[in-house]
Amino acid sequence: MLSKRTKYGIKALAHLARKAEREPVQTAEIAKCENISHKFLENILISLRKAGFLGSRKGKGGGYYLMNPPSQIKMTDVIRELEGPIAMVPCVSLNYYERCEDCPDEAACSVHALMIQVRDSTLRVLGENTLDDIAQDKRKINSQ
Amino acid sequence: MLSKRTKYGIKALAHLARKAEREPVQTAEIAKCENISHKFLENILISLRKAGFLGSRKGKGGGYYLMNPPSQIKMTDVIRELEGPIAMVPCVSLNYYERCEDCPDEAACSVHALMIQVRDSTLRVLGENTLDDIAQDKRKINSQ
DNA sequence: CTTGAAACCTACTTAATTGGTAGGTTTAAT
DNA sequence: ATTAAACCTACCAATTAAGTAGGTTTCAAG
Repeated sequence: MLSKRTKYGIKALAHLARKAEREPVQTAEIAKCENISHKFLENILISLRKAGFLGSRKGKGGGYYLMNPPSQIKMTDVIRELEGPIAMVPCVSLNYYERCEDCPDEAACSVHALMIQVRDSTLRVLGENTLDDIAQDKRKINSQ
Repeated sequence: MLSKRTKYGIKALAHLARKAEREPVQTAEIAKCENISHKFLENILISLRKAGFLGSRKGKGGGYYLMNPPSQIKMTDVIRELEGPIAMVPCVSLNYYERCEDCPDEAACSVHALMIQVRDSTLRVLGENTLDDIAQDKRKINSQ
């Protein structure tokens, strides 16, 4: 399960991606539009800034802005930063690998092989999608 | 992340699948071979019995056995029973759907569309794999 | 018909994580 | 100087995960 933290973080990034101008956007605006607790969102955006996804400006008229074009931001990177490992089991994680104490032989583990397949298929989806892809509202709002 | 409960449950099922004979196997044996806490495993196997995956015999010589051939047990079913939803977000779950309170319009949600793709690719992998597939040790142990 | 081995059941515990909130400080534009 | 914003530290309540404890019931074998 995705944490709310991750979900909110993605929504906030998508919100910023939808703004053509690279003017800073206030957390208050994002929080209101996306129905996120203001304080909780602040905390998330600070992480995203520290991770290099966002820049910020303090003081009046300040806010957050994307450091890179949305088409260059892969969802794998975003999710790894916000949520941690993408793999469902640490012993198949590429970026957060950890051995299972209960497992004497990974190569012989029934769970291991299955979870590698799951990981790879998930990585493919998340690697193919950029922030630009998901920020677009695919529905034709004005034509319905 | 898969819970240990789910991981242990799968390992136990795989252990049973590897036994050609349909004789009951004791939790003590499974716990020892798979390095799982005996009491914790008992609790997991009771769930799997109640869910219809396992049968049991009480008393001396008792134990657990598979109710169906391993090739007919899909990993989607096993994981849904042990772990719950496969989707990363309740609003894209087929079997455990729940609306997000923060989201006024699912169809317009940036997270929603992405998570449908992830769900579908995961379902494909888990639906293609049966207990029989994962129970096999693919490595050629005797030939190395 | 007693003994032992097994499943089965109920309740508890301990630690970590999640999803926040509270209350401030610092920075910068006007 | 005022005000609006980011930023920081600390706390908190509820939930979940991963067990443990201590039994009861059932069944086979001697």
